[in-house]
Amino acid sequence: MNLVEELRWRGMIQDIMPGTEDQLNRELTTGYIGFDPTADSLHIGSLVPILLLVHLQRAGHKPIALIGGATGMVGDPSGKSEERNLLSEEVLQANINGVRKQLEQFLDFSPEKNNAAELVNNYDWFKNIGFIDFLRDTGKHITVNYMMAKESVKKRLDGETGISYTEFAYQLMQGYDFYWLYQHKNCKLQMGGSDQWGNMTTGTELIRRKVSGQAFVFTTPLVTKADGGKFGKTESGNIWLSPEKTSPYQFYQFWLNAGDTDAQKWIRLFTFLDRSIIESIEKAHAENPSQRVLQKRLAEEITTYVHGADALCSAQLTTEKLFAQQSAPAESLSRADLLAIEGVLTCPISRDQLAQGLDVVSFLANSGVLPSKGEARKLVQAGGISINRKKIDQVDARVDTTLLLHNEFILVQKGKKTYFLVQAN
RNA sequence: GGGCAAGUAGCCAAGUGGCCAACGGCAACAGACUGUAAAUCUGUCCUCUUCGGAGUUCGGUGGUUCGAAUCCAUCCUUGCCCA
Repeated sequence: MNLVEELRWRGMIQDIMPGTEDQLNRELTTGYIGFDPTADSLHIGSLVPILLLVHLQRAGHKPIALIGGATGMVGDPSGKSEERNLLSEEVLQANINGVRKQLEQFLDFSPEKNNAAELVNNYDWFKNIGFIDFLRDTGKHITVNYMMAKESVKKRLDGETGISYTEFAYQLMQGYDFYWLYQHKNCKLQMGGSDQWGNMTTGTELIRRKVSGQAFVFTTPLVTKADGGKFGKTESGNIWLSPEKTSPYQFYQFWLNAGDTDAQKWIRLFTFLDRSIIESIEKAHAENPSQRVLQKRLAEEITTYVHGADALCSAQLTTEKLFAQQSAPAESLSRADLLAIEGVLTCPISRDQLAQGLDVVSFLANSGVLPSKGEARKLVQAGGISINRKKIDQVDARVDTTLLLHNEFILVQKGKKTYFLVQAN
């Protein structure tokens, strides 16, 4: 199976320019993907493009990860219904550093390889280009008519927010990136999300018009959830790749909680398992869905890939403690068990308060498990709070030191899936 | 610079003097059912609350009125048309 066939069955190809497959089969091809430094960490939405680069490298081609230090200063209109806020230079710099560190984790940069990955920042070539030069050397080759026909631009033109000249020019910058890489790195391929198609083809067009070169692009479908919700978002926000922002336990839980149809799609998209293995997992899952083999394997693979085997191990251990023996009384958890619970939010409460005893509502608010008493009361009334695995049904239930497990912890559950460990100190 | 239209909670979107903390939909959270799934049903969904209420909202500011998201003035932002 060649690379394109492989990516196709994984569901990673949405649109592909004719000839791309031949190009990839013909020679070692350099391909790139751009990453926006909009935050100091990438989130799981960026995982697909990252994996695309990894697949490219595994197939023997050369991947380039481009960080949009320059384009990030301008803002891409694609997929946005409104004008973007510009980031300050400091924030941008911090973000670039964060993103760079993460990309380095996934790609192989060993210089001895002939297809070693490379990391570039488009600021490096844009910083020396003057406005007039850009207009004369680049702007001249692309008509406004062509630019306006792009979906991302058209949407804004037809919409009621308009588009600034700045964002309108974005596609030219991205196009220029491709041209620059084509000229300096012999890069003939650009990949990206389906919303980038327009920007990407501006690049091939520029290459064709300026130097009569031929370059290729293909896009991946946007990752969605079967129920139409946004992928990669939970109550507490995005699922990040950085363990400081999303603990490996939370990361593992995110994948474990995937619905069946999503899990089926995602296991192809996010793991490197071969077709036959995936199909056998699916078969096992269909035979006995309650085992959740599909979700478990998915979560296992990705957590290991992103956070490593040790992190997976402790995430699984924590999961085991919290979920597998759900019917066991909380008292059966040993002190070591509780200490080993990692990645679950720990909230402090003063021992004095507990010694005096207080009502659940105050307890939840004071320890910081919930932001306010009102919210705590509502959740308790709705039956959404359990303490030490026992559901609290009375708003005025007392909490005191007798509930402490091993004289130190109280295990609080919000709903079925969200745990907090309250520690007396 | 002139004319017209619009700006409502995380998003979409009603409301056009009191019954408005503001219909409805989406998203989100919790409950029941389950498999830590989906679908479905139920509750919550501006903030705080001693659950009786209290406080702050409808682009900004000032005004009219007993009373304004709703009327007036002015400013800001955006779109469309004209110059």
